[in-house]
Amino acid sequence: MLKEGQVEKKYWFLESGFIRSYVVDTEGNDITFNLYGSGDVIIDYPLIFFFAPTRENIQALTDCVCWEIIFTDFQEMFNNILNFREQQRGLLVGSYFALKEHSISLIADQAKDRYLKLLKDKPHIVQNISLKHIATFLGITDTSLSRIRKEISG
Amino acid sequence: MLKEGQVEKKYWFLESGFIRSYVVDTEGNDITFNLYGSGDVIIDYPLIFFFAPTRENIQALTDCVCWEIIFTDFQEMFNNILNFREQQRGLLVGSYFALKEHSISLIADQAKDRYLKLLKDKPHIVQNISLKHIATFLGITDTSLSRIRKEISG
DNA sequence: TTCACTTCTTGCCATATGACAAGTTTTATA
DNA sequence: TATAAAACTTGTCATATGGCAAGAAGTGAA
Repeated sequence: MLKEGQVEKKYWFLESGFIRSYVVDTEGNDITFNLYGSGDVIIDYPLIFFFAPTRENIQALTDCVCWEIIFTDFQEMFNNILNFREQQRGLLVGSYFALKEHSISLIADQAKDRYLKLLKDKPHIVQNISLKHIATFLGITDTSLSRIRKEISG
Repeated sequence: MLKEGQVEKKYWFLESGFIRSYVVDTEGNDITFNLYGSGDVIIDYPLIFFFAPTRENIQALTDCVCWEIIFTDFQEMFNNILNFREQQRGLLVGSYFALKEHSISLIADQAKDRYLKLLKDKPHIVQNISLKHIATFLGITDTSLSRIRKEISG
């Protein structure tokens, strides 16, 4: 069980609670890179598949219940269990596509549309994570997100 | 040798010329996803590593000289040649990081800074590809890019 | 309950960028 | 060279979003 705050290891299945990953850019801005809710898998893909750590930060936003997979166990399962390997490959591909879609959305969509998309895809996350984290994930400020929410509801 | 226009296969080493990959979003916008110059490797990574095609479009922007690797050859080399495998893994990781950095830059940086960064990292590309493709890669319009260039030069 | 603290909202104004259209320059081709 | 097509620039105005600060609402602890 994780307590809210910083955590170190990086291979979990999240049973309950909320987690985010974030990066700090050269100007010191904290930017949420991904948001996770129950049922999600949190893996540093480049590290686990290609032994190249990303220096992405992981933070538990609430108390969480999650299952940790030790790296050596992961490798053994990956090498020996076909279904596990295929599942993990699928997750990695899904993760890559999500990053790509998000990147395109940052270019082509209005912030309002990105918010609506997130609301549709991950409503439980939007309802349980503070606006400032959602805002940086969407590429806007919390002020703007607050206005977008007002516009949608009103 | 490729002629300008659409091309089909997706595993090349680009010796000379310029290539871009692009996607068309739901509203029909053509968005440049990546830009390639001589020395670059153009691979549909998810496809070649995970058998999941991306439907990313590849377009030669000039006449190109490039070396095509057939999928089965790639697999054989990947499985049997350690150095090749390590090199390809490195390229994939680099590609993932670049996508990530670009995504962060879209959130945290001004368009002008993104342009300056691209100019620094890939000057030969900026000088040889039309502004409209560079603009969509940077997440702005060609009009805005033109103004940014004027501001920098003047 | 009360107090402090964080989160969220709102107002005001500034600014980056977009939309559109008209020119200008460059490039390709006959 | 002549001509058309594409690429690039520029003007005018609109709009999305940011910056900052004040206030309101929610949350947790003594």
